[in-house]
Amino acid sequence: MSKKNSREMDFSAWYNNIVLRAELADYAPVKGCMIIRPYGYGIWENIQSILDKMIKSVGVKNAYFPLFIPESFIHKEAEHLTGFSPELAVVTYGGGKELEEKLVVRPTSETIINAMFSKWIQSFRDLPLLINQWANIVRWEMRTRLFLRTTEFLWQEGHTAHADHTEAQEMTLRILSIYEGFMQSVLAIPIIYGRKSEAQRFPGALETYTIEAMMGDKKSLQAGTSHDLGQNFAKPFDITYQTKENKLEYVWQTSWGVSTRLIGAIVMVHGDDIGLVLPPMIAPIQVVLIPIWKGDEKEKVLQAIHSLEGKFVSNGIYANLPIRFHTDTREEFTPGYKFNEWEMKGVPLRVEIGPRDLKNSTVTIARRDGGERIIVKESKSVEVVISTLEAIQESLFDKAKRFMEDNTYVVDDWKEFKDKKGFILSHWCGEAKCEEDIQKKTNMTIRCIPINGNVEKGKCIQCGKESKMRVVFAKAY
RNA sequence: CGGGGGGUAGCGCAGUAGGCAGCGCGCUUGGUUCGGGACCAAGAGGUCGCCGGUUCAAAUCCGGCUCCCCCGACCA
Repeated sequence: MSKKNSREMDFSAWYNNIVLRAELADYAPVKGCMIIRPYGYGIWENIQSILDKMIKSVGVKNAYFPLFIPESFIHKEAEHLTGFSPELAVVTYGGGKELEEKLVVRPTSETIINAMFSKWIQSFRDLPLLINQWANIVRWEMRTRLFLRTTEFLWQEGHTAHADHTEAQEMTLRILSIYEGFMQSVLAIPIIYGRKSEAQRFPGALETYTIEAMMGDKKSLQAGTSHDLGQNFAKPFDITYQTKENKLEYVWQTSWGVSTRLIGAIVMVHGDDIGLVLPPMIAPIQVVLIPIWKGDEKEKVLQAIHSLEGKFVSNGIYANLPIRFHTDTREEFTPGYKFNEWEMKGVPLRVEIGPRDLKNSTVTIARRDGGERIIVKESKSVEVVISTLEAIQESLFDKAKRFMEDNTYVVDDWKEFKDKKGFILSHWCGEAKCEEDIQKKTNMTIRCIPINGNVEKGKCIQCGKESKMRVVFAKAY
């Protein structure tokens, strides 16, 4: 990778370069849109399969709702309408005729799902109703970036309805903690979580909770949100149920989601100047096998490779799944070329087998993170591969966590506040005006307000008025 | 929408006193190589973003348009 595109020199160019070169994605012919290529989509499929199980584990079921939403649905909730209006794509023609009612391409599905909830929910016995869908959505953004913000993107959106507010609030937080667990144990990305300020709240929500992760350039990325919708949608969509006591009540709702943006986060948190670094749990290829031979050694080497493949198939279980390995038998490239290519693509482990290994009954194992290379007995190879994958997963998280902690500061002085990069813990009086002024002056926003924030008296970093707790400020994507 | 950069072979780029469209990588064929991005030989590949103007002659000069990328505001 050329120097001008190094992580240090130009983070943004570095990021784009990796996404394109590792073949995660490509620019689409349509402005602001992207093609997710097989390698990038493979990461998404792994995210989906793991997160989907986690979501289902709390009783949520998958369903699918239409891409098109009648325009009138969007108009039913006032804040939702004003929040999303500027970024809607609207279909006005269909089948060659102007439509009687315009159709909005979903920017999120609260409205159309709630229209159905209203029909499906009659009794307290129908509650809670817990639905998730994996879908694509469209938001007409001014400025786009591969994976981080595109006109169309993929996500999961959960929508639930409950009999009372407490239960809905619990659901909101339960999902938040699922997201936290997923980020940390699967993507190896440490996060902080908390409430959003009113200004950053989801349009139509009572409360928005967020998980925020620190990227390699110390900016924050909102990695997922979970909303307590209260009865804000239940009322306009008339979602009522009969209680045991035969009274009619509105339901209490939540919605929550994470998107393909997470792939961008993986790149920006773990990647380096060599290229992508993938946490083993979501890597489409966890181990790449590279045969090395000269002249007539080919056959013997391939034999050894096949025998190793057999061992992976029969004994190679990592994270409760068969190890995903790939053997690179291309003859048109030298081993050195292959080493570089697979490192750029972020494959966690490389196993080399060459004449030297054959002679000693060994294999050579190289780690993508840190580049350490060890020689192990062939008989131990599968078990070492498994334990090394585990070690890499853990080490990536530790490294990212250290980075986040090293760039988190408690700040009470304006000059320091203005100059520091990272997560800044400072006092805020709670006024939207101060939040706005701070953003104008420093480009930083309130990323989150700690949920059980330690009550600590202090003075607002902007206006100096009394403050009850510190909040997290940062520049954000 | 404001500011900056760009559109020439698949990719990355060079190419102004206007005068036959180039380089590196990649690609095809054959051969030799193969433990950190191999080498030799022979090939294929371009309406120079679009429209118009100036000129004997335009990638190059002039006018207009368009698309893309980056930085900001909006936002996941």
